[in-house]
Amino acid sequence: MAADKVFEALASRPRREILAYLSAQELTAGEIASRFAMSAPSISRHLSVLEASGLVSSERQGQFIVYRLNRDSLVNTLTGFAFEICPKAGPLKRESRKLAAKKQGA
Amino acid sequence: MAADKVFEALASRPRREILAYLSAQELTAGEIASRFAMSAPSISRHLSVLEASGLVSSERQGQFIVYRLNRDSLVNTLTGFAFEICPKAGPLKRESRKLAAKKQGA
DNA sequence: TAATTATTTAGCTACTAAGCTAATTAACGA
DNA sequence: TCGTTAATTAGCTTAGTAGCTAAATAATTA
Repeated sequence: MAADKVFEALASRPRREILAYLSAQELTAGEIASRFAMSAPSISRHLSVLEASGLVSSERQGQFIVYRLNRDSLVNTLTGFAFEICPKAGPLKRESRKLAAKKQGA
Repeated sequence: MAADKVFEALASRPRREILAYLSAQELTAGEIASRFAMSAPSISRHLSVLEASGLVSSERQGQFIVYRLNRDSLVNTLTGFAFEICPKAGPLKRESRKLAAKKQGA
């Protein structure tokens, strides 16, 4: 099952942060590594886990390797799971601020 | 961060299956264990991980302990993350069958 | 109170993952 | 070709997790 690898990939804060960085723009391995207090080899391993899960892809551009987010993989896995678990919930929506405030008060 | 524990909890197939069972109805620990080819203590540990993440809650009812799904926790964490990663994606929707079929053909 | 059922906790082994440094591969530029 | 930069792979240590069986706790029933 593909979901297995995706959820495993998501179970790491550094990897989720990498995805967040890549959600803004494509980045080289080095640009990603420079955003973390972690060795380049460690980031490289995280990137390979993300790539094996299908959440990111990479392309060599000369000396560099550029990583990009595969949004569809992520969205499909998360919504697929959410629908499995919350059959009656309908499309996922961010909770409105009004409603959230109401709950806080209650 | 709460998302840490949630994603860690989701990174296990048996735990995701437990959530799927609980999405249909409340179940006792024993009822859950009986659905798996795994010892009761192992299931008990999975349940405690799920509970620590906030995805399920439990209540003792006499001799039994009943577990139920906390849908809000799950939906809020997943959508929160999806919005963080896919700022332009808008509310998550299941891909329509038509569109999926089209992609298959292409 | 003693026995039974439901569940968890303790203690163990085996495996996997995360991080590091050192070494290797790949591409570029003088 | 040689040196430099970018990135990965190898090898290691440490820590965490999953599963098991056996033992303990909690509540019910005879």
